Amino acid sequence: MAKHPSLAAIVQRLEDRGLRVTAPRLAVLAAAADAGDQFSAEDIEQRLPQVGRATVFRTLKLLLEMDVFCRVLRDDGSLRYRWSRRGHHHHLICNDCGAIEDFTGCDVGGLLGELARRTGFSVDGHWLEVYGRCAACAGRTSALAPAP
Amino acid sequence: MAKHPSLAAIVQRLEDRGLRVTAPRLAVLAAAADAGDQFSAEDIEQRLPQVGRATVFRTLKLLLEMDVFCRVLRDDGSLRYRWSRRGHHHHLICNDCGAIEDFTGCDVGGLLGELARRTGFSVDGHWLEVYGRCAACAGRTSALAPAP
DNA sequence: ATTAATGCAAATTCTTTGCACTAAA
DNA sequence: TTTAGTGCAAAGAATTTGCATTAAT
Repeated sequence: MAKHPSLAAIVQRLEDRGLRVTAPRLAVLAAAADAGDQFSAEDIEQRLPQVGRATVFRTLKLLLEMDVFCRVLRDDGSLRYRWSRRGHHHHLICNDCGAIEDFTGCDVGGLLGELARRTGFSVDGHWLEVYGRCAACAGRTSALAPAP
Repeated sequence: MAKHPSLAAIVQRLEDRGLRVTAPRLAVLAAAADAGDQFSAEDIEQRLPQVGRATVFRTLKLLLEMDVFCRVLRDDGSLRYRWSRRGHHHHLICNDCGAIEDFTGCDVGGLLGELARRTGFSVDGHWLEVYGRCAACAGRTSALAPAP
């Protein structure tokens, strides 16, 4: 699976919405592609001194609404941006190195049904982030840590 | 179940930590009790003009660390405070009226085990928020909405 | 040509910091 | 007393807004 969708596909979606394909928008997409796995508004801003701060924020918000990006909630409560795999998915976040793995095999359905039944809530959606340490980090730490 | 723990219990926990039981701390607790189900730092601030802004933030952070409060992530990405039922739990949030219901019967265990096996992540924790409409709001809207 | 989109700078909002002062133990 | 805790005001961050200008169609 590609790390993020083709530019052409995103351009198409902009046009479908009647939005213009402008230089700053393309620049933000390029900067995001370059910024690595996850990024903050500031990461984009710094890569694009030629683009105004307001435009960066406006564009990020737009691309978020278009589900080109999604948001990741980190353990410390801060939110970052990330290319979205689109549709319902969740993140498995390494608290050590920051690596993120997506997953879709989200088996919360049963739980949600049960909840709905018990509480009378009509459940629309949910947000699930999972934290831990990726294989590499888990291995590294346990190898180095002296016995207590 | 009480909506929030007794003041005495919280005072005890402050003392156990070697922290002082000060007037502003008691005031923040009282304001939080008064503020309704969930609240922002600003809600507390406004109720306590006599208490400095910095103290409000410092106290909220302290009570968060003590697990007297927890944080709720709303659908729009904003975070609010709430009395914590302590220990592992999740929130079922009404996007209409803002009502929140706690739940603990968190059946994500199986999913997490499966994830760990598949990805090699060592899973430490997770954050799950569920969004929807509470019984009252769901009923109200469907009754009022005209057929499309 | 039209008007959506931009850049800038100022304004907001939210939170933290430095430091002299206050009050809890 | 002692020093943790406070209030204030100022500093910082992160984001938004108003508006004249620019550029995509």
